[in-house]
Amino acid sequence: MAQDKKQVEQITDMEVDFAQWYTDVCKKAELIDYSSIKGMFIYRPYGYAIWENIQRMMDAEFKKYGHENVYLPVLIPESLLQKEKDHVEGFAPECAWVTMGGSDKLEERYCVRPTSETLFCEHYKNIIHSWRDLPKLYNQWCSVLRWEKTSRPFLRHREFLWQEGHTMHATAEEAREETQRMLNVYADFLENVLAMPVVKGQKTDKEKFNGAEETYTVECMMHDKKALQAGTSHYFGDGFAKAFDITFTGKDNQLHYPHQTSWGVSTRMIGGIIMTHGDNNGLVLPPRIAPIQVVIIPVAQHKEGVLEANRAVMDRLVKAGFRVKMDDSDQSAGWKFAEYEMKGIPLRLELGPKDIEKNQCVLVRRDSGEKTFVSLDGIEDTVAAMLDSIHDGLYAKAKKNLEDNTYACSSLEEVREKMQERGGFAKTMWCGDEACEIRMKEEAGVTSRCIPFAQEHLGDVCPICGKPAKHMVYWGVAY
RNA sequence: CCGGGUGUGGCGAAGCUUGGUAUCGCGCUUGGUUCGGGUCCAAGAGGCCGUGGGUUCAAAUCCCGCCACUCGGACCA
Repeated sequence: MAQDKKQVEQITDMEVDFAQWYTDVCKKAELIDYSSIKGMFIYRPYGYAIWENIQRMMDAEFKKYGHENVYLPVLIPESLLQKEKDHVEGFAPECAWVTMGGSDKLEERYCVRPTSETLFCEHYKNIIHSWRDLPKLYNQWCSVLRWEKTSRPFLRHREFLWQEGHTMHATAEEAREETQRMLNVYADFLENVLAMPVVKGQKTDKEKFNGAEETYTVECMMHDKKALQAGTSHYFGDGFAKAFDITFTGKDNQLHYPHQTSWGVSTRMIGGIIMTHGDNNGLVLPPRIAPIQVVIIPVAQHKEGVLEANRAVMDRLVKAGFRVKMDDSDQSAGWKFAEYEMKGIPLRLELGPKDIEKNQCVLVRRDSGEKTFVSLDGIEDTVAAMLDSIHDGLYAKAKKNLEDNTYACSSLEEVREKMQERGGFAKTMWCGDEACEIRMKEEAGVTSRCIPFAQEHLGDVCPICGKPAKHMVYWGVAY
């Protein structure tokens, strides 16, 4: 049963202005606040709690595969950053520099890390000597700085939180395996925890990471049909190892260069959650990541026994492992309903005097607004089943959005027309030539999102230049 | 970075054209009332008008610079 009435007036309808809707949700759901510096945001407790859950769950996943957490400095000397040519070229325009130490000018300026490949390489040079030292599977949770010209909450910050995995392997095969393994970790997390369906694939040379040989990506489609790169995984080959002179002695007693990977996800994923699942009443959080999974609203809480009964239900749910909040503040029930809908809490449990008599409570789903009366007997199982059902529903809805808005095109004109008309992902064949990619951008306004692993044969030639096609590519407008 | 818009108690706005004591609604505090979809009543607190300079007897209001937000564009690992 869909709600036929808009419950929260402070939030602009997404159909009216999606960008404004997004900003309203970030602010009104108390995820984020602006600071006095452009592009630097305050993660408020509710927003940060989402990140903490992402960290906790992903970190456990990383460790399953033997990764260890480390922490490296926040500053990178300019000379170190410049060791790999492509890398520095890519990042130089966005670096912030430290030039003073106290009141003294520094002899060499330091970059506030935009990413830490160079620092990891410097360290790896010191600690990798033998094949016995490999692989090195390090990960770092930290913030990085990129001096962006435009910024938006979660999607593009000048300072943002992320994790960066940096690994070194004895062979190219091993490193390539790692690249795929971590891409899959991301894809599984996005789909199974955040209920965000992904398109897995490889970036074109034009879109790949500076200094990488291969860049892989998980692309998601937002509610407005724009693309969001939710995670990325790079294979570096031995390029950095050569630039930084990292070598190890192999079993064959010969010197070798190790093969490297890096992979990362950031707080941008939170923006993805908002834009994938949110609606005109505000945030909708997937149950497995929600800081509060069930909010309990006592009804007529001044009446004898009501609060006690509510507390008893809360205790049972907490004991069963759910993240639960009971709101016994003196706001009216209606106010509370609206408040927790805006904050995207997956399930609301109402318990009033009439329910207590009947040994029941009311459960209301955030995704559909559906209201059901359920027995308090076995409430733990009922809640668990409903949270799973909400997850599945959110995933199915997002999957439908992705599938309904992904379509094959056989000419550049068709891409341009359909993109203007309906957005989404256009898939076409492609010759592999960067010139065609540039034409697509100039004439159809889209960039290549990825060369998906799930290839389809849509034709024999590149629709842009007519030369033989090498791959099928997804095109779209990206955040 | 280029072009358009915006900036007034916590939030949303009026006031600016035509300079002259700072307005309204929501929220907040206190007391009462109500409680199954943003209850109602009463009293109260809260504002260097984004910021720096200029014009003027006098600036929220006029002029210039800067900062931030926002919408396009460019850029974006």
